[in-house]
Amino acid sequence: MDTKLLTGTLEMMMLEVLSQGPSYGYEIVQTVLSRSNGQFELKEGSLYPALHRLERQKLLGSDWSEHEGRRRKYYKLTAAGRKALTARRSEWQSFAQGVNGVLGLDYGIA
Amino acid sequence: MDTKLLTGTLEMMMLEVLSQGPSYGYEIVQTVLSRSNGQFELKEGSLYPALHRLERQKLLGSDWSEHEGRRRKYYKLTAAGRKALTARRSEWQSFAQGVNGVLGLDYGIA
DNA sequence: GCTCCGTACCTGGTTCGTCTAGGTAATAGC
DNA sequence: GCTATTACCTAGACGAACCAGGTACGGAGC
Repeated sequence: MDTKLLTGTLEMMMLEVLSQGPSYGYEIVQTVLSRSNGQFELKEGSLYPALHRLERQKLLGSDWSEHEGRRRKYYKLTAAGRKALTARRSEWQSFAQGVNGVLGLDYGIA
Repeated sequence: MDTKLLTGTLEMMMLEVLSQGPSYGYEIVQTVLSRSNGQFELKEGSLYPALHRLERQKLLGSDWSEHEGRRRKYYKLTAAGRKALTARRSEWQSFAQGVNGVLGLDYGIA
């Protein structure tokens, strides 16, 4: 698929996954992959910088933990993160509606 | 709106507009603006480079013409452009479906 | 002991699409 | 003469996603 389309939706999808409970990088990749029916395979070079970005913006908090000898960094949504997710979901929906409008695919939604 | 989301959809929308008849830069902007309900205001710095890109890829052809003292460069879809549009539309639809899947918005479509 | 795979993290540098901000030029209205 | 609108163009900045590389541990196979 054209990875350009992903621009701007990766963070939203990551926030969404984390809205359903704390998780860590490697697991977020699996979750997004399965929830998109194998379509979106987040690359580490996109994922980790994005996690750090979101943490810097205080949308995520993190804790290191240990599991069977491997360290994991668990991220969870902050209150601000939850608000941001709501905003981005509605942005996405109106964006998709706009694109569909241009494409003449106005069926439903509204 | 978050302009990041537009990445990768601008060309598709431009191809779409041109699939309904030849047009020129300035008019394409108006068309997209109105068809997206005032949501997408293509910037010249994105539009013209994209037009040139698409022409280089032979997806568009162009002709200069004169109208009330102002010159216009009319673009029209080539056969390859028409094929590309079809491909991009279906890419977009499966992309949007994937995002909605991650967001838990699977209603309909499938 | 060694290799390979899977798990789990990180990052420097590249790529490339979009935007900002600047330019040219003609018409029309004040 | 000035400004707004139409109409085109482009150099450079910006930033998200990616590639390619690194570190490290556990377990399986030989």
